[in-house]
Amino acid sequence: MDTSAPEEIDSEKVPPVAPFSQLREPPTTQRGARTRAALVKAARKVFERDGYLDTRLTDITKEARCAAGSFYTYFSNKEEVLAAVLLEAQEDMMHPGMGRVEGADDPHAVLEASNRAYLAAYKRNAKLMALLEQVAQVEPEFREFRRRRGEAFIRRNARGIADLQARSVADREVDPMMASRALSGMVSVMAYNAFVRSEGQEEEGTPVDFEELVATVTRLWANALRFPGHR
Amino acid sequence: MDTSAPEEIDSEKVPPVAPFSQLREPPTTQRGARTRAALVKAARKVFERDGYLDTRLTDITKEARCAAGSFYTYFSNKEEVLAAVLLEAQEDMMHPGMGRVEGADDPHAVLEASNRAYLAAYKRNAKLMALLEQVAQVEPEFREFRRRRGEAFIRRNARGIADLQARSVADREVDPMMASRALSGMVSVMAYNAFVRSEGQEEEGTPVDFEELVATVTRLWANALRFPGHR
Amino acid sequence: MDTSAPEEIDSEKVPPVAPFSQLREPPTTQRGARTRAALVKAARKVFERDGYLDTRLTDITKEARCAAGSFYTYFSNKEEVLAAVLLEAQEDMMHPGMGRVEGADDPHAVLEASNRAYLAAYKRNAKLMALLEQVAQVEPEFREFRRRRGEAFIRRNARGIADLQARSVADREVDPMMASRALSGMVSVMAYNAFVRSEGQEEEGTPVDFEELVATVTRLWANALRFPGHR
Amino acid sequence: MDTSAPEEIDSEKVPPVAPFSQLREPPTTQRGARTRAALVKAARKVFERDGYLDTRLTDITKEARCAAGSFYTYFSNKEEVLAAVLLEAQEDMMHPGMGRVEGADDPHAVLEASNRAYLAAYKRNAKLMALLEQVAQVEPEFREFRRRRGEAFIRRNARGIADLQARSVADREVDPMMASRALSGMVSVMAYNAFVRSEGQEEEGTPVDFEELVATVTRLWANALRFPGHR
DNA sequence: AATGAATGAGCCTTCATTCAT
DNA sequence: TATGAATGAAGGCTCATTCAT
Repeated sequence: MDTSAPEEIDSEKVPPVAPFSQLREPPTTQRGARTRAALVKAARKVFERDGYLDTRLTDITKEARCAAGSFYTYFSNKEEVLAAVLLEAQEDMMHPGMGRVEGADDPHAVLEASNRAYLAAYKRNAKLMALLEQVAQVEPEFREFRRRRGEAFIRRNARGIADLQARSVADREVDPMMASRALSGMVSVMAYNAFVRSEGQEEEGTPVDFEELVATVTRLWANALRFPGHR
Repeated sequence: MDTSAPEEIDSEKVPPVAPFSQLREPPTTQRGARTRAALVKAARKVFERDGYLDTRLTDITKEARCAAGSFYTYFSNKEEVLAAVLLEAQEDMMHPGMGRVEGADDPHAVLEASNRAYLAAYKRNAKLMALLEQVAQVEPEFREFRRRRGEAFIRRNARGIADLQARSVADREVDPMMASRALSGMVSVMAYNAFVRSEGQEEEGTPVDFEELVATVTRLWANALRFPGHR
Repeated sequence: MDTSAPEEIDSEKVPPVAPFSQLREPPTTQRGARTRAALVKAARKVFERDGYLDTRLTDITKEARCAAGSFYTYFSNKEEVLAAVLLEAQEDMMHPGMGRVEGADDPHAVLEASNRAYLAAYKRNAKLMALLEQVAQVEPEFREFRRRRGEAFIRRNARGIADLQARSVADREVDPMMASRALSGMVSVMAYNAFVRSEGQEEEGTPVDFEELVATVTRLWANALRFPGHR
Repeated sequence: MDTSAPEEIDSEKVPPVAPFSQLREPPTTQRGARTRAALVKAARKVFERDGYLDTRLTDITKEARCAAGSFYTYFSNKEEVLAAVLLEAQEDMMHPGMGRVEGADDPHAVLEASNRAYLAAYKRNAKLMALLEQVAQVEPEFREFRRRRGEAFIRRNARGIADLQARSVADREVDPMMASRALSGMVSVMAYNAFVRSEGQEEEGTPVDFEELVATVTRLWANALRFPGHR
C-alpha cells in the first residue's frame, strides 16, 4: 500500500526517488534505442494487464514484437524492466503538477489544491500504482522504492504541517512527522481504494465521486489539524 | 493494504467474515484430525516465515513432518491451506477484545480504547496481517477476504460516527461512511507501517512507541470529527 | 592424462580415493533405489558413448526410462551423477586385483605382475578412464579426483622403489618419489595410448599387443632402476 | 595429455605438423590483416585465461576491441581461431631450438641437451599446452593434431634409439618405437605435471626444480636403455 | 570491412500434482 | 490414510550466428 501523501505546498516539489542501478548499458544505436523503448512500453502494458508475477518474459517480447533473446540485450531480468518502467513514469507520479492556487495564503485552499493534485495523479497512474503495490509485496528492491516514494511525500507534508504550526494555524500538540504519516496515509489509502481497488471490480456499487473524495479528505485533514474557521 | 479500522464501541462486535468454500470435508478419524491440524500449524509457520509465494507445498509437509502426498488428503492446493490458517486466526483478528471502558459515555475515552484494542490486535497478528496483504495482491479470493474484513470494521465505525453525529458530538458535514473509510484507513495504514513494515528492517531507527501511536491517531481522529473539548 | 601407475607390491593396496560429497540423500524405498541405480547405469552408458560435455540430462533420463524431473530426486546436476558413476567404479579401478605372484621375492616378477594388473584394470575400464580424462579438463572437482587417484599409485610405487633401494636392488641415485612419478607416468601414458586413444579409431594400424606392452614397460622400468641381472 | 617426447638429436628437426584446413582465405587489405591479427592474439589470451570451453566468441571480439560480427569475416567458428592460434605458435612448440652440444658423440650429453630443450619449450608454452590438452578432449580435429605432434617427436626419438642400438649403446631387446613411446611419454607426463598441473595451484608445495627434472628423466631414460658407464 | 543489434534453438531446473504401494 | 517417488509442463537464460546499416 502506498503511503505517500498529498502535497502541502506547491512550490516544494517532491524530490525524485533514487533510481535503480542500470546493469545493462544503454543502447548506442538508434535501432537499439527503439527496441529498448518498445520493450519498456510492452512491459508496462503487460504488467498492468497481467500483473507482475503472471508476466512471462516472452509475453513482453511477444508484445514488443521481438525475439525472446533480445530482451537480454537490455535487461537482465524481469525486475530490471520494471525498474525501467517505473523510472519512465516517475516524473508524473512524483510531481502531481499542482498549478498556482488562488489565495495561496489560505491554508485550506492550498491543502485542497494539493490533495486534488495528488489524487488526480494517483488516478492517472492507477494501474501503475496497483502494480507497484503488488511488486512491493514480492521484491524487496521495490518495497524499498515504494517506501522512499512514500517518505518523500510524508516529509514534504510534515514540513508543511510544521510550518502551519509555527504560524499557529495547526494544532501544536501533534508531532508533525507522526501527523503527516497518519494524514498522508489516510489520503493514499483513499486513493488506493478509489482508483485501484474499484478498478476491475465493475460490480462495485459506488464508483466514488472525485470531488467528494477531495472534499472529504481535505475537510478531515483540516479538522484533524484544527485549522481555524469553519464554513 | 488492510483498510480495516478500529472498533468504535466494544459492544458492537465485528461480525466474522464469510468463510471460504471448503472443498475437502473435515477428517473423520482422530489421526486425520491430527494430521490436518499439523498441516495448518506448519503452513502458518512457513507462510509467516517465507511468505506465501516462496512457500512450496513440500516446505509445509516437511514442517508438518508428513509426506508430500498427505497434503492432498486435506487440501487441494496452497490457497486452501491458507484459508484454513486464516479461518483459525480470524477470531482474534476480528475481535480485538476491548474490555469495558471506564466512562463509556466519554466519546474520547471510548475512541481511544477502541484504537488501542485494534492496534494491539494488529500487533499481535502482525505477521499474519503481512501475509494477508501479500496474498491479497496475488489471489483474488483473498483480496475479497481482505476487503470484506475491512468493510466490516468500516461499517461498524461508520455506525459509531453516525451515532455521534446524531448526538451532535461529531461534525455533521461529513458522510459517515466516507469519514469512516478515511479514518479507519488512517489507523490501519499506521498499524501496517508500525508493525509490518518496520519488522525485518532491524536497522529501522524509530521503533514507534505504541502509546504515542494510540494517542496520535486518537487525537487526529477526534479532531477530524471535531469532538468537542480539548484537554 | 592419468598419471597413476602400476602396483609394485600386491599386499599394499591403493587406498580408496576420498569420495565426493553426497548432496542428495540416498533413497529410502526399494523403488527409489532402483530408479537411482538405473540413472547411474544410464549415465555411465551415455557418458561413455557421448562424452561428458555432449551429454544432456535428458539423454540420461531417457536412457533410464524415467522423467526428466526424476533426475533431480537423486542428483542436483551432471557433476553429481558422474561422481556416483565414478564412486561405483572406483573399487575396480583402484584395486587391479593382482593375485599372488610366484616367487614374490623376485623384484622383476613382482614388477611384471603389478604392471600387468594395472594395465589390465586400465583396459577393463578404458572408457571410464577416457571419461575421467575428459572431465578432468573441465571440472576442477574431477581434476582433483584424478590427481588424488594418481598420487595414490605414485606414493605406493615410491614406497616400493625406496624399499628396493634399501635392499640395494634399485639405483640409489634417484629420488624415489621423482622416479615413481616418472615411471608411473610412463606406464599410465602407455595405457592411455593403448586403450583410450586407439579406441574408436579403428583405422589405427597397430592394435598393440597386451603382452608386449607389459613386457616393454616392465623391462624399461627395471632397467631405469638398474635392477640387477639381465636375461 | 601430450605424449610427445624430447628430441634426441638437434640436427633432426621435428617436421611441422599438417596444418588445419583454412576455410577463410587470408584478408586482402591491410586493415583486414590487422583485425585478423588482433583476433588471433586476443583469442590466445582469452583461451589461455579462461579455457577453450568457457570462452565465448564475444569474449574474443571484446578483447580484440572489435564487433562481434567481425569475427565471421575471418573465421567461421571457435575451432578455426584456435587453429590459427596453434599455427602461429607451432614453430616454437615444435623446434625446441637445442643448440650445438659439446661432445655431440656422448649419448648421455646429447640426451640431456635434448631433454632440457624439450622441457624448456614445454615450460615456455605451458599455457598453450594446457589448452591443447583441453581441446583435444573435446574436438576430434585437435585430438588428431595433438596425436600427430606427439608422433613426430616419438618417431624422431625412435630413430635416435635405433641408431644407438645399432651402435650397441642402447639395449637391443626393446622395440625402438615402443621404447620411444614409453620414454617420450614419460618425459611429456613429467612436463605436464610440472608446468601445467602445478600452475594455478599456488598452494602446491613442491614447485619442481627444473634442473632436477632434467637430470632425473635423463638418468631414467639412459638407464632404461642401458647406456653404458655410470658416473 | 565493420558494426552491434536481433534471432531463436536448446538446455536446465522447479514444483504442483498424481499414483503405486 | 500415509507415504514418497514419478511425472512433465513451463519458463528462464545463453550464446553462436545472421543481418541490416
